[in-house]
Amino acid sequence: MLDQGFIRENIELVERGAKAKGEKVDLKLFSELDQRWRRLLAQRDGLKHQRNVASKRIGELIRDGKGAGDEIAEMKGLSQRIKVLDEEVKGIEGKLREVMLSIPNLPHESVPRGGGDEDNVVVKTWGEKPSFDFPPRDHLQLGELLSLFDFSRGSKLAGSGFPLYKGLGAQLERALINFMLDLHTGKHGYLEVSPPFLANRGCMEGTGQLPKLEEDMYLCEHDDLFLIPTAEVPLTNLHRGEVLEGDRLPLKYVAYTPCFRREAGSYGKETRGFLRVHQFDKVELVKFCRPESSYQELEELLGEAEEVLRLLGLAYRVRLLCTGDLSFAASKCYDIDVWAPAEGKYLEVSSCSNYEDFQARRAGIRFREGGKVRFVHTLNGSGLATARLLVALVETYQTKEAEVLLPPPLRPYLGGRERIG
RNA sequence: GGAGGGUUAGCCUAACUGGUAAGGCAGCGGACUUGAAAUCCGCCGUCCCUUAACGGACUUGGGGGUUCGAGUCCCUCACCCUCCGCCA
Repeated sequence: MLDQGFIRENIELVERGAKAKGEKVDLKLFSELDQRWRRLLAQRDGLKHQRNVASKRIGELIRDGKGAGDEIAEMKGLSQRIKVLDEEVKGIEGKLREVMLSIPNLPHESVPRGGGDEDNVVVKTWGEKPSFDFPPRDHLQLGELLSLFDFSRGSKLAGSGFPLYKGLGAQLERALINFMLDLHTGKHGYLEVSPPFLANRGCMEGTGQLPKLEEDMYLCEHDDLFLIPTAEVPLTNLHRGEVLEGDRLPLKYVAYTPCFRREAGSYGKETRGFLRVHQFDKVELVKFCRPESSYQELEELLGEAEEVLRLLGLAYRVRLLCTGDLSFAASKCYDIDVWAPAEGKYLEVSSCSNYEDFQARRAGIRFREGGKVRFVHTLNGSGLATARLLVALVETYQTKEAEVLLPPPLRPYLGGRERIG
C-alpha cells in the first residue's frame, strides 16, 4: 500500500507507475474520496472539540454540586450529529481503503518499461549448457529409472500435483535443503527460522496475499488458517506491528518450508512432473533494512541466491523483469532461471524482489533511528525452490547409463555418495 | 474443550463509586561543559487544518454498545498466562 499523502501529492507519478505495470486504477475516485474525507474530518473534529469542552464543563459542574441538565440535553443533539458524521467518515474510509489497496507499488526507475516477457532483460548468464553424446532423458524418465519419485502414489494420497519423493530422491531433496540452509546461515549471515506452516489472515494481509489471492491458497476453515504459499509470509510477518532498533538493521532471515499453492485454473503442459505442483519445498531469504540501502541489499540477495547454482555447477540466467511483469507489490525484481537440458528450457527457481515500504506499511513494520520512527524496506528471494532445481540437477548430471553424478558440495549431505544409480 | 487472570506509546508501570491517560526507563535535539557525566528544557504513536507556526481530532489488543462523557460498565473476537481435561 502506498501512503495516502504520497498518492495525493503525486497523482501523476502514481498513474504512470500503475499504467506501466498494466494495472487499472481509479485515481479520480481516489481524489474525490480523499477530498470529501478531509472536508468531513475537519467538520467532525470541530464538533468533537465542542463536545470535549462541554463534557469537561459538565464534569466540573457536577463535581461542584451544580445542576447540568440543560448542558446535557444540548450535548445529546451534538452527539447525534457526530454519530452521523462518524458513520459517513467511516463509509468513505472503507471505500478509500479499497481504492488504495488496488494501487500497485511503483516500479523503480531502473526497471525497464515493457509489457511482457519479451521486454524482460537478461542481465547475466552463467555456466555452460551441457551437451550430451546421447539423447538425454528428462527428469520423469530418470526419476522412474532411479526410483526417485512416485507421482501416482502422491496422487493417491492427495491428488495430482502432490509429488512424493522416495529413497535417494527423498534424500537428495533433503540434501539440497540442508546444503542451502548451511550456505545462507554460515556464509551469508542469515538467521535460520523454522516457522509455522499455517498463518492467519492478519499475516496474509500483511504481505499482500489477501485480499487478492485467496483463491490460490489452501484454507483450513475450522481455524481460519491458511497453508503458507511461501515462507515469505511467516518471515516477513515475524516483525509485523513492531518497531525495530535501527542499529540492528539489516535483519536477515532464512527458512526452509514447504509451500502450498492451489494455483486454481492452471492446467496443461506446464503442469507435468515437477514443473508446477501444489506442494514444493523452498528455502526463502527475507531481509528488513533501512530505505537507503535496500537496492544494494537486493543485489546482495540476488548474488546469494545465485551462489547456490554456481556451487552446484548449474547453468542459469538472471532476468530483470520489466514493468509489465513486475508483481503488484514489488518495485524491482530479478528472476533466476536454471537451465534444464532435457526440457530444453530455463526454469524459474527464484524471484528476488525489493518491496520498498509497500509491505512494511501494510504490516506496520518500522524502525527507530535518530528519535524518529520510519517504515523499513522489505526484500525477499528464493534461495532456492527445490522441485525445479532437482529437475535441472538430475537432467544436467545424467550419464548415458542413466546415472546421476552428484556435484561435490552435495556429497557430504548424502554420506559422501558420488552418484545416484 | 472447561475455569480464572491478563493486554495502557519502543520497554516498564499508574489512574477513587465512569469526569477526559500520571509517571519512569531507553532514544533524539538543545542548554550548560575543554570533553564527558550529572542536571535542566523540548521532542519522542496516527491523522487533519495546502506548507510552517498555532490549533484540533484520534490512540489504553480489534470491533460494537450504554452515556453529555468509557482505560473503567456491557457484548463480541483475537492473543498471552495459570489450572483442569485431552494428547505426540
